[in-house]
Amino acid sequence: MEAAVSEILKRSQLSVTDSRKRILEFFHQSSGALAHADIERLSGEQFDRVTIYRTLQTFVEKGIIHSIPTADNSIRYALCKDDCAEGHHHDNHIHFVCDKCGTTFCLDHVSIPAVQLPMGFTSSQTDVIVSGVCKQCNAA
Amino acid sequence: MEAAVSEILKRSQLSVTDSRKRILEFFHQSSGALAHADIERLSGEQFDRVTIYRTLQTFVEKGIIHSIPTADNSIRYALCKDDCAEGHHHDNHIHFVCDKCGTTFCLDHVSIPAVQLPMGFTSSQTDVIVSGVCKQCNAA
DNA sequence: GTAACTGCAAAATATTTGCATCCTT
DNA sequence: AAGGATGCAAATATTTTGCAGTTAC
Repeated sequence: MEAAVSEILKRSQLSVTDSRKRILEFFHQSSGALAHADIERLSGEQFDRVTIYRTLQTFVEKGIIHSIPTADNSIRYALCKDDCAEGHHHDNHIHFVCDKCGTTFCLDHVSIPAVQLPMGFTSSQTDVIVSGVCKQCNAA
Repeated sequence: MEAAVSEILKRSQLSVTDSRKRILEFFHQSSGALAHADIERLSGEQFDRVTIYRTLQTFVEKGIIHSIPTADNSIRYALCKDDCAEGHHHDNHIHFVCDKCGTTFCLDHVSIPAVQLPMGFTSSQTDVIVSGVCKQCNAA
């Protein structure tokens, strides 16, 4: 893990720093997507808020993570797949937001349905956000 | 128009006030979704910011409008269809965000593809956000 | 007349920017 | 050593809350 995240940072030509490693590890360890607040909590207020802002922004620019649309004004981020190059996201899997526990899951194994756009429209990315109740909360 | 928006407000048991009428008209006149900032601009700073916040919140609660997930931290709202009751949204059409002009369209005539969820997951709503270039910007 | 709505002020939160210091390379 | 990254402080921006005055019904 330790080595893996360093590799990713190097590949993106970023200096390997403590905060970047930690934050990247959070994403690898998390089953779902993370918001700024989640990272603050996970890090135990170890990092400055500003550092988190800047780190997330850098990761997005480098194509390491991407932002997920949400309806509640809290941007969430998730790891990009390998085929996300800098500035080019092919993030065509589905996101599931649990109304009960608030967790955002990335459903990698669910294929995205094709969408038929009206004449004249061209698409570069499709996001699908399904809200509902997740497995854990349904069992409880 | 004037009469129509008043009707909608009455139906939702809301007092018919100036700001509510104006804001509701904006939604009816707009082809796309509106963010808080759009409404401020459209109203020419006529209303207090707070009034806009509260009006939008009230409209969402009453099922008149709904919020659309966006990746850029700016909540956008759009009119609900008739079958949106209070607290119950069946907003299963597709939203298209133009990367060029930033407009959000509601593509009513595009059907939403069914999504096959993993075992244990239940869904209450599906949002599809397609990003790309809209008809107008493609033509330009 | 009463309940509900608005506007103002202010508090609470969230985000951005500048700069000095520290760390990575 | 040099460039980049971080942390602190402060400037902005955003959202929420309380309350007094006004308006709709």
